[in-house]
Amino acid sequence: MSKSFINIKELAQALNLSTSTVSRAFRDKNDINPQTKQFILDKAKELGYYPNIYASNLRGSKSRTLAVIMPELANNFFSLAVKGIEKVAQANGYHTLVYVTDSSYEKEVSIVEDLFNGRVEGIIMSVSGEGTDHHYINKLKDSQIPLVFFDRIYDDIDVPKVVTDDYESSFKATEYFLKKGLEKVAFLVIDKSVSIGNARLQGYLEAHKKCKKPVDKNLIVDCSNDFDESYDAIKKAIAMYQPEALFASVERLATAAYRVCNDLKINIPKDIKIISFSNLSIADLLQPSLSTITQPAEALGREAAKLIFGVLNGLQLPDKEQILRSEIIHRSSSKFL
Amino acid sequence: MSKSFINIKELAQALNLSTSTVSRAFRDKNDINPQTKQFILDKAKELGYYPNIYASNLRGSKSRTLAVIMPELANNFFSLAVKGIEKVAQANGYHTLVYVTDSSYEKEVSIVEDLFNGRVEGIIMSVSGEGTDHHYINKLKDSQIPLVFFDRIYDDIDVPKVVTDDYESSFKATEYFLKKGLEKVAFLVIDKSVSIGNARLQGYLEAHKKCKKPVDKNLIVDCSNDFDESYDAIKKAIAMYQPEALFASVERLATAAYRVCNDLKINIPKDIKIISFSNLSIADLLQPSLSTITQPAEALGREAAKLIFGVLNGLQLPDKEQILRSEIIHRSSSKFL
DNA sequence: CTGTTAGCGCTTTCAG
DNA sequence: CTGAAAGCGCTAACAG
Repeated sequence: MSKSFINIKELAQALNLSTSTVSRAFRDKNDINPQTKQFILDKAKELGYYPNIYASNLRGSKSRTLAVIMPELANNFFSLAVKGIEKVAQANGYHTLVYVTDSSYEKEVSIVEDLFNGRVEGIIMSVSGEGTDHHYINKLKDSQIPLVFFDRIYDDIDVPKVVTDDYESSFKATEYFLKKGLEKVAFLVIDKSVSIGNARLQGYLEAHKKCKKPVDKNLIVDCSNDFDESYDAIKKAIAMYQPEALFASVERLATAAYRVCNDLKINIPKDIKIISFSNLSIADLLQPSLSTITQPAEALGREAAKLIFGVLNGLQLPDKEQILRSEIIHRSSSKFL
Repeated sequence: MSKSFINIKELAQALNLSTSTVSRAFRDKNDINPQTKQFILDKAKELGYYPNIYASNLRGSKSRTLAVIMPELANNFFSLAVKGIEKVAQANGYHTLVYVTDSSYEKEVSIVEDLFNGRVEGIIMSVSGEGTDHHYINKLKDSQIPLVFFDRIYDDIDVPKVVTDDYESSFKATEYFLKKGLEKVAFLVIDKSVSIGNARLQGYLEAHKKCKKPVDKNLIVDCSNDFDESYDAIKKAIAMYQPEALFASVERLATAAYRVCNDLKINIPKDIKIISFSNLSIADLLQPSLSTITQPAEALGREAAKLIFGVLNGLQLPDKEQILRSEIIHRSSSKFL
């Protein structure tokens, strides 16, 4: 097979010019005669010349590439976030690399370490939340590669963060039930130790404190990313403690709860009320329509990307969290009849 | 600011070795003393040395990077497909770049042209379907960069393709309604000219032919990616032609149809039946539960990635489409009472 | 405005 | 098994 593309030298030769002149034609400075430039560009097009990106990255150490690392991709929240990131990246002429950790600490570490080599100019990350040794991230910081957290963060790492008002939304959603007089509001959670799991739990607890209602630890239901496990945990909790409402800290726990209720012929919202953090665009079409706390996922992604570009452009960023507001929408599932 | 990472020369110096020896330590050949190798690796870790990827790509022209280009990302189908691709890529030590075209031909062209420079070793693409000049893709072929289409393809481009059995599923779904005696089955479509839109339409038409039922052109309803436009088109079609069933060629048209029916107090499935291509994991929780033709989206992504790796490993691929089967699941929305 | 030249950091013959 | 040296393709002083 022949070589696929010609290089700058061959193009220069074909034009009877030096490589530096040719090189200049591809940059936006006025250090080249416009006519020469056009001449070069035309010939380049004709011969199919494209500057080798690795050579120029090696020279200038600009890869125009961002990395997004996240626990999962195929869900409403993360796919929207990536959409937002990719859009901003593309608008800035940047490329977007995606990495899925499957919530595995080991994968997270190895992915991050694989980025120490200059492949990317910046990293946008939503953490797995597993593992407590965040040393590998500090190494990143040393390396001058800007890092931004979104949604799921490590509190002990001092980088720009974009999050939503998890605590407040959680507080409000819980308070809504308590103020209506419910005594047994269950909280469905996957990982209390992860930033968002914890923030949402705190909101739930604080609402109880404010409303002077005791918290029954049994009503804090530990679930997992596995559907069957979550299904069983919810089913058991309902059978044993008869909660009057379920507050799902992530979408998939709400849908698992719906299935439990369907199977147990429990009527939502008559017998049990449900509200959930969720980015489901068709929450209104569920039976019954699902009340949601909806995070501005795409905006979260956009803002995270903008923060990276801020750093890359040398702006001094405030090192505190940027907080976007979620929207609470009460539909049928949380109705009091 | 100091330089972030040391390079091979500095590491070699620190070790009192040559750069070539150091370089060898990072490759898997037995041309280096195992002890020396370990010695180097240890020191590298200590000093935080990571081989500069652009330098080695420049030398070896292997970027270990794949690109995925698709019309959108934030939906059930594409996020699953990307998940499948990224998983295979990661397993092979490859990186995954994502690009969203927003179904824009211009973006598609400019993204593809931006990949002629050796940034990626392979491209996996689901096309926008707009524009008829596919010259830019042929240039890609010339360039030795392997290309694989998935789901939405250009028929006139001769590359490996992974698709689902759109025609057959569409035929079956339509036939199901016709055999039950329905006369007016509407087909909701976004772009009849795109590969999948067309294949699905053909299945719909062919089913009519086989069942010896005439096709009413008015029942082929042109919708768009815009919710409001689709909503109006569906509403109008229902008002004017009273279809007995709606067959949505993509998920978002089914949910738009649900909303129309909700607003018009049309009962599904009593007054009108619905089936849709959809990767919604909670189709069973809708009101009423949605009958779906579900594509194996993640497998589609996985297979597309495997094809790329096949090409990269020098395998000779059959240049015809690989077809995966979709699953038709009848739930309440298509029930005959 | 254009050409010459010296590397960017790494890999790979080729000698030894 | 290790080192010396050339060069991947491009860019940016520097000189003219």
